[in-house]
Amino acid sequence: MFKKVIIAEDFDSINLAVMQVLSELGVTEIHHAKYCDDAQLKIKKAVLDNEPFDLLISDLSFRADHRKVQLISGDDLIKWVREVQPDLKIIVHSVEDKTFHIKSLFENQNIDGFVIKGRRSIQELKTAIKNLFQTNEKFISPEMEHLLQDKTINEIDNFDIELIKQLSLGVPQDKMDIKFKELGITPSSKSTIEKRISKLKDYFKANNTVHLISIAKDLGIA
Amino acid sequence: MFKKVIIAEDFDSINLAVMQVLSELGVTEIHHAKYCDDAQLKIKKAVLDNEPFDLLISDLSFRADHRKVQLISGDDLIKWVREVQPDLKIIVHSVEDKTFHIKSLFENQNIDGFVIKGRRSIQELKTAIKNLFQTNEKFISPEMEHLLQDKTINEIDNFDIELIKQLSLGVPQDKMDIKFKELGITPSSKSTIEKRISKLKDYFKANNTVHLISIAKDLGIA
DNA sequence: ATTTTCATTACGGTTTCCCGTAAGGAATAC
DNA sequence: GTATTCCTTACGGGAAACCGTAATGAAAAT
Repeated sequence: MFKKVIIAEDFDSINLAVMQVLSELGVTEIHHAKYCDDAQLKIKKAVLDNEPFDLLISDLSFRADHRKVQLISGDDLIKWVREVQPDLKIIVHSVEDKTFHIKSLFENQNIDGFVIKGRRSIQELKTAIKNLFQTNEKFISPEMEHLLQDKTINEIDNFDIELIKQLSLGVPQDKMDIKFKELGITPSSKSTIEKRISKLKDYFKANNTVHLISIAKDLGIA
Repeated sequence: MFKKVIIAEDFDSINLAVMQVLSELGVTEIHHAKYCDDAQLKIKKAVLDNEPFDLLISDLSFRADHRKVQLISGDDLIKWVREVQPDLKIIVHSVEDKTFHIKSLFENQNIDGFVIKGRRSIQELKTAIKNLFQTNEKFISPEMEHLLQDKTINEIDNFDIELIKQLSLGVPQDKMDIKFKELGITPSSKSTIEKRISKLKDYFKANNTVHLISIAKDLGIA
């Protein structure tokens, strides 16, 4: 079994439960952090000490509070991990159910598992860890598996996402060309932007731009 | 201490932690349900058996799955409880941080406490339960307290909310008068609707309607 | 080298949205 | 009973968004 594991999770109750799972599986050295920054510190130190972690179990969203932090989300943490310790196994444990987001984690960050917080997460977590250790097999919660088949996500690219994001921040379509030039994004003509928005409206069956942004927000884009 | 307590919570890990808290506090009869419908059933039976629950600790959002359910959210459950057992003490335990929502629970459903899921929820839950039992005092997570001071919420009414909702569903401003007439909402003139939207944009410092809906979605209105 | 394809850009006409001004009407104040 | 206030409604000009068509240019195919 994995020897040295770290949990990044802000909810104390879930932290407790996950530690219990690890302990039952026979993990001997269990660390945990309630902030991504703390997890970062521990992972960094472990690497320097030549006693790196074998597995990271990380949440994605961390509630912001009084404390100033560098890494505000699990995504930030994972991205950083991939730079300093690319071979660290990572299982994401989150409530996140946005296809777009999960898919990107597997494809861009090469995570090793995704367990959705829910009615069976304890059991699923156990399975995920065991399978990963024994056969190096990636795990995804059964409930989520079918979502990855969804093709919607493949057909909208970073340009579209940036567009949606800027719209949702209040940049009017009319001024979007200027904004995009500022951001150094091409193409940036009014015409292209108009066409893309129109394409997105088709895609998401939105009646108008307001509707589009509402849908995009529900999907977790923006 | 409370004798008979029920937990409505879908995450198994949190369920576990809350049960542990109750047990430490000396609660003798602890029940739990992963679906609102199950909680409803148990509460109903307890009332009929003349052995009603003393306290309900309920989550707000329950993940939808294969199972068909009547009550889809904690809000539904609480609303129902207030009809059949108005004196049941209720502590809400949720990640919800939308002022609007929490405020409405205290004002309209007369809940007895709100503990936000977070880094200190176990401790807060203990305090909430103890205080409630000993002094009948309402509890709200310190982190959330200041939010209730926020006046924003008081100044937007049901008309505004319906307006935002319809906009986010894709009804164009121009056709909103027709929609409102259909829904039997007055006033309904184009002009008034225009003015209200404009007021809302002022209020939320939105550049345009798209921006407004984006903000409203973030606040959990709509 | 030429053609085809495709993405980008440009532009004009129409609709929708935005904003100020003002008229009508009901409730409250004087 | 008249005045004041506040909400609702109406309208008109200007801005933004929408939609179709077409020109431009670069990459790919032949």
